[in-house]
Amino acid sequence: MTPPEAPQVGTVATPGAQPPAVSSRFETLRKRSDFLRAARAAHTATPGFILQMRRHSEGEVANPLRVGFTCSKKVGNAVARNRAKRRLREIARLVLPSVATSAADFVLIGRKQATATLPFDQLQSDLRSAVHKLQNTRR
RNA sequence: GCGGAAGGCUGGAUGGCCGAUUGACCCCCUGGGGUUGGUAGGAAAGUCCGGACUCCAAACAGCAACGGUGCCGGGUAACGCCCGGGCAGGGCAACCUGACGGAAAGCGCCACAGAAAACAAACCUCCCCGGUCCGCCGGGGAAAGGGUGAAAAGGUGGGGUAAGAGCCCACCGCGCCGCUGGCAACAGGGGUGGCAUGGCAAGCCCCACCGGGAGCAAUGCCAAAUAGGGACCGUGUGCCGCUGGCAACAGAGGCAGGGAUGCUAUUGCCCUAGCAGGUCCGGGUUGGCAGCUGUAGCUUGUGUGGCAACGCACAAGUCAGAGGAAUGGUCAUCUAUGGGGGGCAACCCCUUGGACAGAAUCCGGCUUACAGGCCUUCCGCGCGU
Repeated sequence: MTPPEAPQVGTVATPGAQPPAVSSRFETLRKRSDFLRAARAAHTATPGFILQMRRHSEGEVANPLRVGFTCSKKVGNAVARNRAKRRLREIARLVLPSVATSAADFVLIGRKQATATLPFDQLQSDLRSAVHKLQNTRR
């Protein structure tokens, strides 16, 4: 009952061409190639998740903020994967639009146990600091 | 009250804030916004059976091969499922369990032990006769007893005998033939045979019945871009009445209109080549739409037939449809459970913290997982009356 492939990813927003300043929506990564490119870019780890960020090249995509989620089978069974994915999706929705300053793809990767059990406040602050860290790093 | 058997239900609740997806309606209209309604499970799981549906093949047939099923009757769209019954085994009982057709069609196997494991045979033994150096030896009869084994060629008792033996008899078992009850599996009882038929078919096999293959990543359609491949066609419309036919339609005829490309060939006809056109087929890429959720329906209620599974009738409701995959995140209060403390008790306080598990085309089953709670019926024992 595993949907398509090993990397399990959820989607949050509907694809749209809304201006980023007024819309809290963001596009979801759907293509495997986007995930592979993000995996080669800068990344940082926190207790609850791993964050990858890849800045867009000029005019690459219309939407400046795109997010993907990965919860592989290492996270657990289908119930555990879904729960981890939902919490990641929620912190991304709450945090990313306010802290992401440049056009980039973000990929959040769930971790076994921790993603589903850590306090929600801690996950949000961890994401905030992780984004700052990656954005201040010269790549 | 204790112990047990069978069946069923449930599987956290409420609220605040912030979301996702989808149906309907409205508004601006590539696309979005608003209002309102819906939004996981009993197993959604394993993917083990049975179907619906789609495509492929083809006479949807038969045969062969292969696979499956296997007491009887019923239920069902169907099943390897369910219900009822029979038989066998287990349990004091409620009840549970069952690959439960065929071993006088054939082949094969039956370890170890044992003399012998399937044309029976004779280790110890029993009996008779003869011999004897009294230890036993030779010839013959027997298969009861001992011993081995999962199993030793009917069992028990009596008669009989040298000792024995279905050799004879009674009962039991078994085979065969009637009878009675039952739709049947089967059961009961009668007669008869002196006993012939060891077990294994989750060994081959035989018999009966069932099965064409692949699967929603099926399949159909649209758009864009790419490629420009193969095959075929290339005069033919309308009206009118006639004939045949139930009809669709077919046949011959009449009238009217239109058309019969270009080149080569002297012309006509035929053939060939090229161009425009039409039809069909084929390869692969991306995105989208359909399939997609409402029916062999399902759920609830009532009535009715049936022991039951289930059927029939009526009424009401309609209950997830995603697509890197929505059905949620978070906080608070309550609550189930476990632990600790206080109190005679009801109870109170602190703490812990929620079983198995997440739809992917849809149904019917089976199997497996599951914290805790609740209900019904039945059995045994104990106590009271």
